[in-house]
Amino acid sequence: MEARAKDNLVGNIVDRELERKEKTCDYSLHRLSRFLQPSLLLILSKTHSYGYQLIEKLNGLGFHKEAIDVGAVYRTLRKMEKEGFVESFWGQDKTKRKKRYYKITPAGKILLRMWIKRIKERKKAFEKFLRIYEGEKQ
Amino acid sequence: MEARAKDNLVGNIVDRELERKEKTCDYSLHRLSRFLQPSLLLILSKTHSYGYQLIEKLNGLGFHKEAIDVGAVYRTLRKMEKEGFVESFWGQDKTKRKKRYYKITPAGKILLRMWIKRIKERKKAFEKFLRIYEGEKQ
DNA sequence: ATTAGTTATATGCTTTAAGCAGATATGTCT
DNA sequence: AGACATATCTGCTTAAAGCATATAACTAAT
Repeated sequence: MEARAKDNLVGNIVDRELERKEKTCDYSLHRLSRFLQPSLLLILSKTHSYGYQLIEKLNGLGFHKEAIDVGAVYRTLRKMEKEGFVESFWGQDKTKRKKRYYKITPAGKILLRMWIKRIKERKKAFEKFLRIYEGEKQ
Repeated sequence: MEARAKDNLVGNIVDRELERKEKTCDYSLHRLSRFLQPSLLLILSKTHSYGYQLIEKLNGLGFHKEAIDVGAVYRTLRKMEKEGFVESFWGQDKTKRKKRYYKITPAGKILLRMWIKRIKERKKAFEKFLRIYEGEKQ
């Protein structure tokens, strides 16, 4: 139990160090690399949506609201449209102004299935990684 | 049961499509992005090792042997050395020629702990992602 | 009516990890 | 001598991310 308390203490020190490092931006570990495209596809596979709304919805998928690169969202959507994975159309919800809505295409659904395969693989790789790390600590 | 068989059929078609896409390289989903640095740190946290040997050991961490970018391994090691996360020294194992061995530093161990935190977060994000996807299929 | 704030979309520029190819050198095996 | 495996390293290109900023319309407060 003492070891546990000590471990938490070390953990806290590391946490502070982590925060400092990320603030000075010499190691941006907060990157959820190559996760934006599949996340947008997943949301769009449930319901069509527009850029700004998608940004809100990304919250539920591991993106910290304040850390989302708004430009990247729009760029990724446009790129996916160009490649035929999503389609866009102008729409309005009541009195509000026009919004560019996106919806997933059949090709987009296939791409999403590919991502699912990869994410399952990655998840397994992460689990192995964590198991090896924990194993090291006796 | 029929639905299951049909699902497998669709799965196979998608698999072939996935393979084709990855071969033509228009969508390189095989990237295990931002995983090389933590993987090298993890291996080095267990035992010191040299570049070529590390490439062998990466197999056990989700890297497909033939897909490993050898240059990237050496570059990442040099970069981490410059930043103080690993140290190198020239060594020999028996009659073989000299090898540049790397070992993890205390700073490297802290960095690894940071990665562990992030990987745990990512794992959770992946689990949520998969749950949402599966939920969609009723 | 003007100002400030929110919603909404988009572009420009820079950095970094990855991807791909190849150079170089030494040791082993036939 | 030639082929092959081991071992390290560099050059060039691309793609995603990161950061800043431009623009416009609608909304609410002063």
